[in-house]
Amino acid sequence: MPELPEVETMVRGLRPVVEGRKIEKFLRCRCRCKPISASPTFPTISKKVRGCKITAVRRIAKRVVLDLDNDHSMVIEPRMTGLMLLTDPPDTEHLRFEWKLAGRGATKSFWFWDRRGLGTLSLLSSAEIQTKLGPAKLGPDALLMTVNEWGKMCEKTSRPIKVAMMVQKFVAGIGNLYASEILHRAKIHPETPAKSLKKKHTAKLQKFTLEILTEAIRYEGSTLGDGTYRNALNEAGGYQNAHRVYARAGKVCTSCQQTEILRIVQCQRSTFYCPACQPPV
DNA sequence: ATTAATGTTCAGAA
DNA sequence: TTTCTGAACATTAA
Repeated sequence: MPELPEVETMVRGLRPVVEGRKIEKFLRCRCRCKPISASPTFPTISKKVRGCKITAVRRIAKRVVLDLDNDHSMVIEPRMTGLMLLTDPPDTEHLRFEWKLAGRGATKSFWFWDRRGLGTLSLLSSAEIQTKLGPAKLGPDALLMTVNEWGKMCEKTSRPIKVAMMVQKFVAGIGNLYASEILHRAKIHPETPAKSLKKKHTAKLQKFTLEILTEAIRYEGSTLGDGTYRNALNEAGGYQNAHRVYARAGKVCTSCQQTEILRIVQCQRSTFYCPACQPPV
């Protein structure tokens, strides 16, 4: 589920409550679902983080990173349905992990909740973060990517631009939903080979990626029809009301007010676009 | 019963 | 060798 804006919202929600406090205990919640994959194993992680202070909460691409005072970080990848919660969860049967915090008087907990259970947890040293989540594995963060970097990325692949935008090694943070939204705002057809895009196109990609993701963060992300995505206080996001194309197949385009939004499939994922506003190149 | 769902990874094909 | 596609992961809801 979560793409960059949703993960950024989780991080911003967690940060003021969690930063500077100590992990009294890190627990696996009892639920009968298959356990979340963890590396190293959960017991090892649990032992190593007990008593550590959380020095910072940050985002790397679509991951939540909890920096500890022992030169390691807990990295949570929410994938499709994972949530970081400071309050009561949508249901208790998909709670996965609980962090019990000490300090500042009362004990406080926060949780990882994941319905489908595709999320992951890992404990990485700062060196491992460099190798596993560094420039060798991830492209520039979508919010920081320059026009020049967009140009370089598009030069080196002939894949359709929508597909290329979702390759985290090219640009980190964009997923299926925001890729469609960005291309619509940039008026670029999703099947255009990245290689054939000119400077004026890559300039638009930079501009509207920044604009849309920033706006989505301001709205605290997108909560789709199934209602899964929630911020740290279990509240729905608001950006879904601003979507121009995502999940709007068959509806009239809000830009041209004439043409119906189409749905196509690229790499097993739905793409939505307006054939009038985004004509083939 | 079938299908699709905001993500990533891996095997095998091109 | 590199690049790319489809299946798999686990669960739910329409």
